[in-house]
Amino acid sequence: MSGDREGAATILHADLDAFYASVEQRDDPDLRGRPVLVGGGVVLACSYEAKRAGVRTAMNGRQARALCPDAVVVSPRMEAYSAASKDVFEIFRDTTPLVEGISIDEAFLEVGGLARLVGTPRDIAARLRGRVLAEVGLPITVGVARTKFLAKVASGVAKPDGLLVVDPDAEREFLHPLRVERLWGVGAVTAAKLHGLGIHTVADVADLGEPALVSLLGPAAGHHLHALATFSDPRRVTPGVRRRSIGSQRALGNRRRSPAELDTILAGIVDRLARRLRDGGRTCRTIVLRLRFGDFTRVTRSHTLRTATDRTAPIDAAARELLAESMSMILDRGITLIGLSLANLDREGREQLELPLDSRDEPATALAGAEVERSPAALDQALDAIHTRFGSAAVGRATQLGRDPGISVPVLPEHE
DNA sequence: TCTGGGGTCCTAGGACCC
DNA sequence: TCTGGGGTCCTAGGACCC
Repeated sequence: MSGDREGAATILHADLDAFYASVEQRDDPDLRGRPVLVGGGVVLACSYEAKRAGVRTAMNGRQARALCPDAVVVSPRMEAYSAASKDVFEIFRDTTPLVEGISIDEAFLEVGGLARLVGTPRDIAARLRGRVLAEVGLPITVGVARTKFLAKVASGVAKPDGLLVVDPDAEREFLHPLRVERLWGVGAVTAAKLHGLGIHTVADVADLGEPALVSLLGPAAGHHLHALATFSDPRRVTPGVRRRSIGSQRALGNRRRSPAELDTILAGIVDRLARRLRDGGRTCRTIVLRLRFGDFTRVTRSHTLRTATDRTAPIDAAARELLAESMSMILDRGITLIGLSLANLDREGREQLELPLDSRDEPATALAGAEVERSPAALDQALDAIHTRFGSAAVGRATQLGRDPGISVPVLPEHE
């Protein structure tokens, strides 16, 4: 039994049901009680009426309409979903300050500290569900458990419009009979590998043991799965997790596209992303070009800038360069999707870039040789020299080594 | 099953450093 | 000079999630 495990069930996983489709049904009474598909080409979301007919998220639209001929197809209204999400998250944060958003329609809430003031976690979850329905008009399912993973599995099992508390004493009976697909991180590929070994339930995974899982799936995935199957999930609810990357992409269909046309599309994507970057007060250093071809193969090409930026021009230049490098593949295979991601995000503004003076480190030697003073211009020049001589990796190293005693120079943000 | 758009994390190799 | 362990950064690809 699991009764000796520490801690109480104080983590809530709150998950809006069929989110986009529920917003559509809320805003248009004609859609209530009917199967609704959001998105025509591919199903972005579908109501539970459509799910009962076998429709699934990410299913191709033609197939979905064949399964569910009565379905009403509506175009996505992202602004409405963002607004609804914001309203729901306000209720989350009004419930507890410890809210960790996972996506537009999902969050973890830690309510352990609230118990004496406002009741048990079950009471808090029930009240939360009531408020979201009354104040925003949307159904929401809540799972309550001792760990994040169990809370998430609980909400998945309780869907739709449900509430399920997993008592710490009943964790094994709850989790072990479930199929491996319920484990966070088990998708089609991993499930197929596990099924190949006759592993179908979470109990089977726990029985297999960590070494076997690691040799089958690699160290990270193996350890992760073993931990989940054996109830070890020490992750706390941490509010305010920062984005690691932002991206945008466009499917192009099968039509042939000229290089000039691609250039224009890419420029539009760069413009949108750079604006989002500035709006969020972030900078990026790595630009990743994503391409998908007529045969559905995919590639990525990336470039890391010498210094972080939020300006359109350097991002655009890097993106164009990556596209130019990929042009022969595009002409060979035909392009069906183009996308760009900005990664290595950081906060914009007056960063402290610390640089070492260790003479055994070559980039640092170059820095010392450049007689860096405490001025942004001199630093810029030195970094330029490092970049030319040693490449972008050396710049990253020089920055990283700066944790050792060295010099510290304020870097002024670049302006448009 | 002929396929959206937004993300996260992991792996692996080359280059380099202590 | 050689050898080795440990670690980071960059790049490319892959699995997974909503």
